Amino acid sequence: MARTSTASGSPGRPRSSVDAAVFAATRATMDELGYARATVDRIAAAAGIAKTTIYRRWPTKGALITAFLIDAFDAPPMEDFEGREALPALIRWVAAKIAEPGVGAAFAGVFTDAVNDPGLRELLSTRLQEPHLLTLQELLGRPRRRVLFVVDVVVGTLLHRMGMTGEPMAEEDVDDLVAMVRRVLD
Amino acid sequence: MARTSTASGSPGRPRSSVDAAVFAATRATMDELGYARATVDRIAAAAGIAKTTIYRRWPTKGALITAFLIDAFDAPPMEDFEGREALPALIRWVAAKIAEPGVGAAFAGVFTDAVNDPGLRELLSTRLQEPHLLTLQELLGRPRRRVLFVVDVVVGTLLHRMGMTGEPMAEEDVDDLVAMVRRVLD
DNA sequence: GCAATTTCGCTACTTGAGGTATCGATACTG
DNA sequence: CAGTATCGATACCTCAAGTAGCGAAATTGC
Repeated sequence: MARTSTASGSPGRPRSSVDAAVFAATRATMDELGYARATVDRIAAAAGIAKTTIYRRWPTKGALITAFLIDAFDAPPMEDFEGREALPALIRWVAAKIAEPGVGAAFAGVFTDAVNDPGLRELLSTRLQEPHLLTLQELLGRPRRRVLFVVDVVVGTLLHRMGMTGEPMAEEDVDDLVAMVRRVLD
Repeated sequence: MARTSTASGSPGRPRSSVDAAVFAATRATMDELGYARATVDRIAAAAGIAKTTIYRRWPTKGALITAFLIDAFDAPPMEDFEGREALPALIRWVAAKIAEPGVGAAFAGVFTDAVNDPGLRELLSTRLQEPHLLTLQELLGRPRRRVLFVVDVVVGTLLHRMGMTGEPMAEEDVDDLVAMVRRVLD
């Protein structure tokens, strides 16, 4: 098993830090099998840990995949995002992330579960979307409604292409997406 | 059971025409429980038929839901769609359809399954999207690539809003969507 | 070193849903 | 009435989400 966290004063065996291994295994299994067929058993096996260990950290499969996505979309390279070229760079970054093996499938899957699972929807909206929403709002200096709309357009378009074709959007079309959104914000 | 189809020369008990009842039951069950929890058993029960009868007509749950969607999105009122106002009217029609109870959930669900199910993706792309694609291409007089992009934007945006908020997009935002797409095609 | 404590892996289990098989009953054709 | 194809009902198989229980680690504090 991977590292084990440092002492924290409390007694008992410390939790081993398996997050990185689990996320990597999630990514690989998602890519190989997709959301529906990627079982928690297989993810656990790929990560080299027991299924029960996963359920001790994330209550449901949806929560696990959401955590994976939060991790995957964490920390966009903001240093590259200055001035007028910030938005295009950010859109291209999101497009590239969704194009990464496993990420698009995970996103689409957890997304669907969210439509009729208020708890998951809350998680997805609060933990995954909200931080980026705040960043964007500050970056663009636009009202929240406008920023929400832009996020729907960008992520929705990329995911729809992914679902319909099975492959990420071509660069050429991402260029069009950038141009379109740019005009919306003018 | 509903009507039974007219004689077709072949012997044996004719198939009863249950499609309308099944689609209505699918809509209601999707609305009530969402894609994941809407079981084929329940849909059959709601339609007043046996589960086996459903599986005699549609090979999988995904195929059933796709058929439901094809039926739901069939025959947009093209007589209303003439001249410059054709596209806005069509977008609003799609938005209203996705906003109908059960339709958005069904769409998002089958959509996710499609990401890693080539067969379902083929079905969805060929039977659901393609006809509308052809109509749009003729209506807009634009190259296929452009029309595909527009469809990704419109449907993707509407579905993303649905997934994130659990509710259909407000009319105000649909207006923005119309305006944005209009500019893309200019 | 040793007790107390907490997590680990493992195995077994429960529950539920997709999908299949079978069979008697039913509704047709000729 | 004979033949045929579908119907509903029931039972079943398989697989995956999630839970329970237990002995084996890995710690802290004495």
